[in-house]
Amino acid sequence: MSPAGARATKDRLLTAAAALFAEHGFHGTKIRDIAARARVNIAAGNYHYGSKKALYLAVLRAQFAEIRARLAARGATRSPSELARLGRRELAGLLCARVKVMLDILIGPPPGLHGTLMQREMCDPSEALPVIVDEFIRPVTREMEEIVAQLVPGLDRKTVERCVISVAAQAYFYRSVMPAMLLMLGEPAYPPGFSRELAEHVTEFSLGGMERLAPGTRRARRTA
Amino acid sequence: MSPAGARATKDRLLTAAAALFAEHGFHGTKIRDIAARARVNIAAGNYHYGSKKALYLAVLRAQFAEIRARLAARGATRSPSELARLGRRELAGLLCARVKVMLDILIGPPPGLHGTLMQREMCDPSEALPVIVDEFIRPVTREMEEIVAQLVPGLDRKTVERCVISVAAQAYFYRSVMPAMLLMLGEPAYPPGFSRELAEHVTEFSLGGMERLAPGTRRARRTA
DNA sequence: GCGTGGGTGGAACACTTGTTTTAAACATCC
DNA sequence: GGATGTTTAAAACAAGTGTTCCACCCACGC
Repeated sequence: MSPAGARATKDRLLTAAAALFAEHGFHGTKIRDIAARARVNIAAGNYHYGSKKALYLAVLRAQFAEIRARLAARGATRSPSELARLGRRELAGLLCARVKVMLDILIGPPPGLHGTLMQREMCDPSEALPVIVDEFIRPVTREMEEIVAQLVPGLDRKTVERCVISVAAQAYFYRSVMPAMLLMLGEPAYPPGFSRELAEHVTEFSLGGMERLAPGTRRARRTA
Repeated sequence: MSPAGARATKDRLLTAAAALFAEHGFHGTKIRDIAARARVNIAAGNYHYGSKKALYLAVLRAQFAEIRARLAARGATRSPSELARLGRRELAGLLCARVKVMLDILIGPPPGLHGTLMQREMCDPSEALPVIVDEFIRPVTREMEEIVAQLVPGLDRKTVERCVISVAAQAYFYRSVMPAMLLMLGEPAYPPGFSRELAEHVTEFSLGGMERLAPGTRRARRTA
C-alpha cells in the first residue's frame, strides 16, 4: 500500500484505540473492537505496534504530546520576565484563563480523552504514567507555580506548590467525579457555559485562599 | 456446614473481594484470586452471591454502609441547632476536623478501600454508583453545606454547593492522583502526619476562598 | 442410626481474547 | 518486472476466566 494509505491505517488504528481505551480502559478494550472501529484487520494492531500494550503506550504518548502542544498554543503561557511586568489584575485574569483552558479540556463539551486517560492511569498506573507526569503535569504545574508566586508574593515554595494543587484539584474534580455529579444534578451532561462559570468560581475561590495564606494576613497561622 | 461456618465463608469472601476489587478493579480481579485469598472454593463466590457482578455490588454496598457508620461515629456531625450556637472559630475547627477525617480515610495510612472503590466507580460507573451517591456523597455533602452556610452567612445556595465541592475536591485530589504525586515527590508513600498538614492547608485555603465569595467582600463579582 | 439438605471441593465446560500463522492481493520503489 | 513492505482475510492457537456440574461431606431432624 502507499505510504499515505499506510499512515492512514496506522493513524486510524491510533485514533480508534484512543477513543476505545478512554471509554473502556485498557482491559475493557478488545483488539477486535479497535480493529472494527478503525476498519482494519484484526492483525493490523499487532503488525504496526507489536502488541496491545505497545499500542496503548503509543496512544498515551500521542495524546499527551498533542495536548502539550495545544496548551502551549492557547495555554496563556508567559515567560517569567513577562509575568514580572503584569499587575495583580492581569495575573488574576491569566489564572482564570488557565483554569478555563483546563476545564475546557477536561469537561468539554465534549470531554477530552486526556482527562479520561489520565484518570485511568491513576487507577491503574502503567509505564505510561511517567510520560503523563513529564509531558503534562510537570510543565503545567511549573507554569502555574510561577503565576501563583507572582500573584501572591512572599509565599514559601511549599505553600505555592500546595496552592497550585488546590487550584488544579478543583478543575480535575469536575471531570473525575463527573458521573456522580451528573447523577446528583439529574442531568445527562454539564450545561453549556459551565466551564466558564466554574472557571470564575474556582479563580475567585482560589484567589481568596491564596491571599489568606499570604504572610501578613490575619489568622494566617502557619504550621511547623 | 453450620450456619456459622457458612456465614464465615460468605464474609471472608466479601472482605477478600473488597480488597482485590479495590486493588485491581472489577475486570482485573479474578474469581480464582478472590477464592484463594478467602481460602474458599472457586465455586463459593457464585454459590453465595450468584455472579461476579453481584459479588461486586455486595462489596460496594457493604463498604459504603460501613463508612457511613464510621463517619457518623467520628465524623464530627452536628445538628443544625448545635451548629447555630457555634462561633466562627469553632465552625472553622469543625471544618478542619471534617477535612482531616476525609483525608484520613482517603490517603491513610493505610489508604482506605472506599476511596479506591469510589474512584473506580467514577471510571466505570455501574449499578453501584447510585448506592455510593446516596450512602456517602449526599449525606457528607449535606452536612458540609450546613457548616459552610453557617460559617459564611449570606452565600446563596449555589455558591455554598460549589464551595463544598471546592473543599472536597482538594481532599479527593490527593487520593485520586496519588500515583502521579508520589512519582513527582520521589517517595513511595505520603509522609507521616501528611493528612494533618493537608487538612490545615485545605481548611485555611478554603476559608479564604469562601470569605472572598461572601457578599460584601471586595471584588466578589458575582456571575449571572 | 440414617437419610437429607445445605454447603463444599475439584474438575470440566464454554466462552473470550491476545496473538500468530498462512496465504494472497496490492502499491510503491529500484 | 521484480523486490519490498503493507494490508486483508480466515483460521487457529494458547492462555485465561466466569460459570456450571456432580460427587461428597457433615450437621441436623426423624
